Amino acid sequence: MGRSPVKERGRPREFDTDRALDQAMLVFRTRGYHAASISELSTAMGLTSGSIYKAFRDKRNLFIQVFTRYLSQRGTALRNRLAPLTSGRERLAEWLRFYLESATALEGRRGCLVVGSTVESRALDEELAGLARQAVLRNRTFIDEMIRKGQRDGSIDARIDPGLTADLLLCLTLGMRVMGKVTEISDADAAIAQIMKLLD
Amino acid sequence: MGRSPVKERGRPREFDTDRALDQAMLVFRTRGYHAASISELSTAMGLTSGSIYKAFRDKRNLFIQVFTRYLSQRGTALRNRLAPLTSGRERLAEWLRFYLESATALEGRRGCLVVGSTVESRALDEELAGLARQAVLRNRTFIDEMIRKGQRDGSIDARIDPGLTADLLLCLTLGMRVMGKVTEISDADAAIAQIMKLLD
DNA sequence: TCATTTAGGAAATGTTCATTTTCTAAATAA
DNA sequence: TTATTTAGAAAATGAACATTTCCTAAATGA
Repeated sequence: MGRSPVKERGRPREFDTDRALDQAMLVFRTRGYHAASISELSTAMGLTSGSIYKAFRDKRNLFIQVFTRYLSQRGTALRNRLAPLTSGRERLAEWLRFYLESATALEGRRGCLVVGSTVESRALDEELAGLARQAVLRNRTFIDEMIRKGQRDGSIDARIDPGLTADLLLCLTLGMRVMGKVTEISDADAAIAQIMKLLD
Repeated sequence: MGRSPVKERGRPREFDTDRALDQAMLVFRTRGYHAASISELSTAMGLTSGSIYKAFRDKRNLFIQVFTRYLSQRGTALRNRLAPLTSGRERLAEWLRFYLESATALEGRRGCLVVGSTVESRALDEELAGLARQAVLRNRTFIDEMIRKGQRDGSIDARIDPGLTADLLLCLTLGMRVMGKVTEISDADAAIAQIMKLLD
């Protein structure tokens, strides 16, 4: 933990790597991997293309770092939201709210890096496509576990199929991120209430 | 209706335009607009790039024709599936089956042109982005009308909100097409039965 | 027959892209 | 001070891309 205070050799970075990655993230999220050009990334990151290559090796590696950071940021934000909640049902409802909010307004139009990469995965190499695929499958497992937890604590009907229900909820949230690209989703509270019917 | 039997001037086409569009459709569906290169389209369509430009003006125009044809083909297939069914509830269930099947196996991995174009819409010009957006919004209206029909014929609970429910079902199917890019969705019959709980 | 029209395609063109090279700047280590 | 290391960026490079040009082929109309 904590930044290393050890002086590093050579000329020090003039820019903040994490800030640069955050700016690149916006470009990759709104435009996708292929349509995000180095010159576009260069403008957004406030670095010349030469500096990008010196710091991040190439576009592909920059994307991997951005993608990893995206998963990390989203994971942290989600964990913070779910932390105070105890029952499986409450956690599932809050998880839905998290996705509904992400699919709304400016954030919705920016889009999801996982959804974007999954949709264009056939235009990416095996490794990049694998990152997207695994992120989707990890989400499925995460939902499945929330449902099972709810069934154990009695907040979710024991008769529903966790795997199938996880698939449906996963589709729902993936679809929210698609829809958020072009339009708003109606009232979040009402939406959550109705989606929770899937658990009855 | 019917092909015009009038002889056209000049050398006749050696290829079938619709067949060529179908081949181009596969490329645009699997790779997306930006990643689909002319040389890739050229190979798939069995035409040199020069011939593509002579017949379809440019990549953008080819895409518009492919997109229009995609909507037309999907619309026809869906109408045929729904035609024999009378109640709103039955039609909605069959509509879900249609999307579940489209999101499965090879067809699922090929992906949906509407979902793909919507996700990369910020990398397209206004007009192309508008095509994707309107296709999504038309789907929402279509679902909304099926729900209202079901409420009128008594097959769907009159108390549910058609607009909200349409949004949720739309997200579900958009998400299916994303998920279909990387994995299979469990048992269709069980999935439909559970999704229909949203209408209770 | 021959002028006209359109198709097909090889090769050329110009642009945009990702990437590298080259040089200068700014730090540390000795 | 000086050698070494790394950063930053302008300019050069080469590849891939969309698009056009140019020539030949194959049809119709007069």
